[in-house]
Amino acid sequence: MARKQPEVTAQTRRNFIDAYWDLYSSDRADKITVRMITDRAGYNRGTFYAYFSDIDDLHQQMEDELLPSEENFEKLKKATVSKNSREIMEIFTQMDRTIGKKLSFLLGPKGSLSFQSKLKSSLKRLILKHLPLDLQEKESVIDYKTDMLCGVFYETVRYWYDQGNRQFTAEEMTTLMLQMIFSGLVES
Amino acid sequence: MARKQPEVTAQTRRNFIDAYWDLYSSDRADKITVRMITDRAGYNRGTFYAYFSDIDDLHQQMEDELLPSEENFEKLKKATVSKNSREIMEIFTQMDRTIGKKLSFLLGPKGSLSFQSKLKSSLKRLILKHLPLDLQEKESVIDYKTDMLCGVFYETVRYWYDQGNRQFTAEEMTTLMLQMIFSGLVES
DNA sequence: AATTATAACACAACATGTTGTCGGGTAATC
DNA sequence: GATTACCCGACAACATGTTGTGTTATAATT
Repeated sequence: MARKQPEVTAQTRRNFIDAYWDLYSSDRADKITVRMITDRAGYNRGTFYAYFSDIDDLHQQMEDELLPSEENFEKLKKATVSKNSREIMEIFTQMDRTIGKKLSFLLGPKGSLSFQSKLKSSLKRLILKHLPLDLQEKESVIDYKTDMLCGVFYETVRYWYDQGNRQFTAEEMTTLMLQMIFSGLVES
Repeated sequence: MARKQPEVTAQTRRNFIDAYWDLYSSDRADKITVRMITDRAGYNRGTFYAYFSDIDDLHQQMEDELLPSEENFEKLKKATVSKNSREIMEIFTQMDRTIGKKLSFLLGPKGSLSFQSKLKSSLKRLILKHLPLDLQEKESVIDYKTDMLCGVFYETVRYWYDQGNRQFTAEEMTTLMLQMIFSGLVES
């Protein structure tokens, strides 16, 4: 769809995605039809195909909007290099305010596996580039450890959304995670 | 379907599940139709509904077959309590031989989120029951640590299936994992 | 051993719903 | 006045879940 009225088309697209999200986060995802989406968004069914090739296309676009932007990545990198943990936390709390609800759902047991995979890849990329891992070790070991580091971080975020924010403050959560990363889980 | 010829019905059921698996692990999962399954399995479409209520029903049954049985759980518990790490490893290598290929796929990025959730819950249940965690700590902390322990273990298995078995032996993998659990990921 | 009964499955047809596409229409915007 | 955004209605193709009616092989009864 060529767009000479960008604001209109952008809003329509948004309406479709929002309508889809409503259904996605309540109903069973695999039972959603194009008609359900267009009915809810208030458009004709045919209009849908002017914006998306099919439901999966819409879904992927929705997910991509929620992945950390390059901009956020850059911020996070800077904060990490300068070891400014308060700034790191701020980035996350801001992300939490804006897309926290959606993240919480997508990371949960009814969420999206493709999103979780994409997010993990992003995390691993960030960690490999900017975190100081011991370069004395074999490359394969570093790769594994990066994966685990990423996994712990990822699981912590997931835990946080699943139940943590009722148990811990963000600070406590972060402290626990770092302790785990540096000293291990179990007393040896 | 009442069954007076158990071997026949069991085999038919198996044929359906196997046919579904073939499609599931190659095509895009959400595009599989009942006709595709029955064609591949060599039965009439109507027969499918004598065995399963719909495709999702079949899928869940397939997943449940792959979850660790209570029997395996019991073995694992005993081996864990007696700290017999060779026995633990044996249980896993046997599981690997029998259902490793399927596990590998289900845990991967194109796999099944519901299966991954179920598996994690099983793991957490096992860990909470039988692993000696420091009981001095607050309950909330124990819960978090259990989740992370489970996460690390889970991610290790996943890593193993994703690329690890080309890099490490099962022994090396286990050693690395334990080291990570007891001493942390990064030198402090 | 001959008989019935029935389990397992095939086949065909059904109403209903979804998909993706198209050609034509209307109202607002450029 | 041209174009854009969208509506409307219709289409063929196909999927779904169900039902009625066969056929055949196996199991139970006599």
